[in-house]
Amino acid sequence: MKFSKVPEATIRRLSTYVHHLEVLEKNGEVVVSSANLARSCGVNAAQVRKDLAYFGEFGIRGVGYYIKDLADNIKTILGLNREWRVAIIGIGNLGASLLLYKEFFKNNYKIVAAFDLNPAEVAGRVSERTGKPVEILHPDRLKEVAKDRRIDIAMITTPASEAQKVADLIAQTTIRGVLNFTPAQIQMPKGFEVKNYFFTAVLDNVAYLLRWKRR
Amino acid sequence: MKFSKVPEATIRRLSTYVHHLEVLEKNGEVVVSSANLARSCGVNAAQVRKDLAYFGEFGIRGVGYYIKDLADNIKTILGLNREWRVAIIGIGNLGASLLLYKEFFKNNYKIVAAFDLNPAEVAGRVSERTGKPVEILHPDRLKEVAKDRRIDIAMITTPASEAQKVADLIAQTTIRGVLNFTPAQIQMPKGFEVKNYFFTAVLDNVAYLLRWKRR
DNA sequence: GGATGTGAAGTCGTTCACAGCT
DNA sequence: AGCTGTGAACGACTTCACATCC
Repeated sequence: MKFSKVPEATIRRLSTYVHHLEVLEKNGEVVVSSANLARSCGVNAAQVRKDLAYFGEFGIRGVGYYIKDLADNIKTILGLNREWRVAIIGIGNLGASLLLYKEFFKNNYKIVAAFDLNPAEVAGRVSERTGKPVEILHPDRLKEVAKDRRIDIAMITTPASEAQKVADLIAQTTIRGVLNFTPAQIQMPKGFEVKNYFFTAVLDNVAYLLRWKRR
Repeated sequence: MKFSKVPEATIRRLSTYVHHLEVLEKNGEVVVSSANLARSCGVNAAQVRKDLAYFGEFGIRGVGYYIKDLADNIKTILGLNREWRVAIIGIGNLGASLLLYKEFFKNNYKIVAAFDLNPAEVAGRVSERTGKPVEILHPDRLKEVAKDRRIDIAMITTPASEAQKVADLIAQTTIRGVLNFTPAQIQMPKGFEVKNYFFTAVLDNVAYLLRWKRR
């Protein structure tokens, strides 16, 4: 298979399709039409069909889509049928939250390492919250640990001012995916997949919309 | 002023321009060209100029943009020059993290209330972490408190299965902006500004890109 | 000279509308 | 009859290229 040019927006929507298909499945539904799935995901029905069409034909004309079947197919497309090994770098408030927030992760993501400049202090603080000992490593060990533990994706949750230093460290490892939670724009060599996820930008967007509401 | 049709992507970028302008200002820079700002934000220079052109003329030909001036202008456009009063609904791991993560908020966002179905238990758990007493309210009181404390924006950090119930409660209040951190698609009446911000969708996107990397 | 502001061109994504299956 | 799959129309956003102004 070779999916030449799939819009990024399509990929984002596929994630939400999976979530809603799982809800439908849990409710005992068996088939769903593009129109229904579209409604619950807040998109256009043609959009659903187009998104799926990038990857094959999963429906039955006159009927719809078998829910379990479609969910499995999308998971395979997205790579959610395999385990992804994740590291968290920077265990402040956000990093610690991600570290503890097991529910946040579907079972295909697994946190296999956590790094911070003050391993001992941070480990103490976190394990106080959990009651269990927690392993926090110094970023010096990133390269070695990334290899040993086969880390696929790093999540950067340091202060913005440290983000580029972390990115430089990551560039020297076998890690190839990065999710950057800081507002800093990080530079990485070709071949790395980097996504930014800075939540106040979205908050600013809400503020803007409220700001210019007529009334 | 009336900004008929500004792309949402433009608004998102304006947030990042502000961040980078503030970094430049802190470094003692005075003027910046669209080309330089664009580079540090990872976008095209024409894009920067187009984005700004939606709102006016802020630059000087042959020179560039005065950094402080431009930052102030963008903040005014986005509504970041006024205080926005925020509530967090659902104080689990993520909600608690947002509640405590003061640095996450620029000074124009202020958390003025936190809600959870188990106020007493949750308040105990959170204040254990901070050492200070923390007020957690039952969602029953949302309408009353929203009015008294003039809440502008609600952040939903409950489990996905509760999100619609929360949305229904919000619909009855004076709150008009919502940031939904759950994967559920919430339905709200006209006149509400809702943005979804579900982080595993972005993680899935990274996984997808890694999945289909040739090699 | 040099960088902005902007029409025009280009690219990308969404929606329509209907042919084609079941 | 109903719903998918898809070419074609449409619309939106981005990039180019250059006239304009400091």
